[in-house]
Amino acid sequence: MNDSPRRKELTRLAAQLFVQEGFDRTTVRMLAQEMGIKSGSLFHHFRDKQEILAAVIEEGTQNALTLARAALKDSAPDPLSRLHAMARAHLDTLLTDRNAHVVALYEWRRLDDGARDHLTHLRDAYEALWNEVLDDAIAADLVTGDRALVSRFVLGALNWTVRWYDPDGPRDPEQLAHELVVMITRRP
Amino acid sequence: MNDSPRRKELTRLAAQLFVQEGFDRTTVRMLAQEMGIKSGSLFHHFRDKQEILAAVIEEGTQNALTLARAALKDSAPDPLSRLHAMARAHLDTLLTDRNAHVVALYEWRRLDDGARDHLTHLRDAYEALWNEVLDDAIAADLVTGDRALVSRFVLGALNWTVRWYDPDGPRDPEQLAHELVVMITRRP
DNA sequence: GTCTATAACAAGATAGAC
DNA sequence: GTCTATCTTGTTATAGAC
Repeated sequence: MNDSPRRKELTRLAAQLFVQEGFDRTTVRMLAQEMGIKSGSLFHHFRDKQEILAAVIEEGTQNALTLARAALKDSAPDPLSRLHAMARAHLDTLLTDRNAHVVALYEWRRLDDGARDHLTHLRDAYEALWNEVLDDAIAADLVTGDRALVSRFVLGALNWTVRWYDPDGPRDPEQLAHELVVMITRRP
Repeated sequence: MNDSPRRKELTRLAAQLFVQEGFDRTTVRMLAQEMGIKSGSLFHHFRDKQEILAAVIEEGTQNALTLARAALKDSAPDPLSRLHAMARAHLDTLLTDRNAHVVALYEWRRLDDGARDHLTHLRDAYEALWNEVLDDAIAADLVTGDRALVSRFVLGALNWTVRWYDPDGPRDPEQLAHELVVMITRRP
């Protein structure tokens, strides 16, 4: 539909509920209440519930991509620093304000075919960034294994943190990123 | 409820649907159809839909525990072999017949409080097995890092395979287990 | 143990007034 | 842009016959 600031705000609130309850269990009435409007009014901003999901996932993936690019730009150029920067950025989008990127990862398969086609290139761009960094790490003999698999294992380990991470616990995303890097890199 | 062989068979079919569609999107009518009965008849075997989920998850976790114990029993006693055996067993329960264990991992939070309390000890027993094996691997200087985190990262990497694994692809669970172990162990 | 029939309710979505 | 009111459909679960 459109791209108003109001819609942006509603998308943000939807992301929060989708993470808390899951997409399927989040009703349009719950969404409306969280937004302080009635359920009928929601459909002025979004054609249907699917479109809300697509908006959240687009936002989440775009966010992750932007943050990752920024992190690489600020990072030292050596493969270890870049690997750490990527892991840190990924965890920040997942754990810091537990929102749209989590939905992008965990509710991807709830997208209908059209939306999935439209968003796949975004996700691919994000994964391409990871592949680049991991290729360099493997070439530098910092990490061992087949890139295609290493990439999936590493992202799996990071994505799963959503399930157990406690924001009041002893470690912050930065430390988790460090620990993951320690686990998969060969000591110099 | 009871524990008839019929119920066991129905549980197996339910697991399949829960993996394919997700618990929330699987209706009792779909379950009944898959089982070749009408939806009303389902409630002769299970009190409600929740109880089906609990049965599937109990089955899946128990399976994983049994298989892991068997794998450790058959394994060579060195830490590397045991680590590989655990990873292999875990992936077998997740990828080989894509069923109850996947549901246990991915639909755990859909359990109601009572069922969760009842099943937590099973899950803890399974994780205790992992912790033992990882403690040994870390003590042998095979893997580097804090056990609590290593355990979560490794299980995350393994659990996420469900999302991308292609049974017709070039690698089987055994090879994936090998690649994961290669990635996280220090070369001798 | 399974069937038919249906109760009881919750869901997504629409229409038209304001 | 939001409201009220409502339509339509789908959902879990129950009751009683077979």
